[in-house]
Amino acid sequence: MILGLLTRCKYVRLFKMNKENLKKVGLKTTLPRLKILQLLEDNKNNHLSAEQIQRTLANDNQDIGLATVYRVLGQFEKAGLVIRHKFDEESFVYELDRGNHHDHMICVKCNVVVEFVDQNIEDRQKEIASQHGFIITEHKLNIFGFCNKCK
Amino acid sequence: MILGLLTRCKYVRLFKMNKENLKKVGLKTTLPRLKILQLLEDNKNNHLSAEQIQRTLANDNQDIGLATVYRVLGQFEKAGLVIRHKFDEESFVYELDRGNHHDHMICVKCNVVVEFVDQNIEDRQKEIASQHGFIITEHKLNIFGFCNKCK
DNA sequence: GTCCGTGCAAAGGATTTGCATAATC
DNA sequence: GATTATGCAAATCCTTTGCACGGAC
Repeated sequence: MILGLLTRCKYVRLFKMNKENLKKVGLKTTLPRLKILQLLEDNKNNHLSAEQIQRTLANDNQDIGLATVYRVLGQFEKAGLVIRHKFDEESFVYELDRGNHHDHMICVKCNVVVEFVDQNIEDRQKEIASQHGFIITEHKLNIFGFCNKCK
Repeated sequence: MILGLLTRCKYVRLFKMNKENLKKVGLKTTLPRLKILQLLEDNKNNHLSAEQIQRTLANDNQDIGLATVYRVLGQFEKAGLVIRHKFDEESFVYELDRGNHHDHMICVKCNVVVEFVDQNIEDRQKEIASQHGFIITEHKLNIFGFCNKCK
């Protein structure tokens, strides 16, 4: 009961927040946008593809056209709400942009994603870049392997 | 004259080597394969896409179908002769596999690619992986930015 | 009521594949 | 001569786009 209440409270708050977030970036409050945003919040550890998002929402009785999913994700990316990655060579995956840069370690079997930051690695990259006269705009470090469960 | 002779010698040697390399991996010696292999040797610092390879060879009066370029590159990759990368989200680029692992720094303007290895970074990755119980199978570190000339 | 969002179907671009012809060994 | 390569066109996959309708403000 209490848990249910807390959970409900949490979602009411989340819903309001998301509504405001959308307004802030100039996007109208629509069900597809709210649902996709919420799904990304709930899946902090999974990086989802457009198709996964569509399927998941369909299972939750929210049928949203794939084109809409792509469009919404594109708008979110432009607005700085989400980040788009391409880990494998299949399709893009999306995660909420919480403003904290990090790199990724991906299980090649179950696709679980671990985020990490290592100041040492960050610093070495800057040194290497400056040695070659490069000005870094971005970097991507992806480690692939077998996670604890899959190895 | 002497230079011409040396150059010719170099190519004769290269040609023989490539012929043997192809035989070694069970591929027949054909002009498309030899030309593509040679082009990749000559472009040690550029990572070429299938289309660039086709265009370059066409300019050299070697018209090869794009499908063949893709097929040959695929066979080369399977045979361990080349490595395939996806730096931007446009198309794959290919480089000869010389067996020396390295990471890449790519100019976002002129697309020049600098290869580098940093033992420090390599070591930190292993530590991070083991902290999370991961067994690394592969990693990709790409640094993007402006090179010395383009900045 | 205006403007923006959605769904559907069609287009798009890079890569792959099927099939008949042509080359290698 | 048998087997493997090639070229062309068609197919494929994920993603984007055009257009008519419906919903937000």
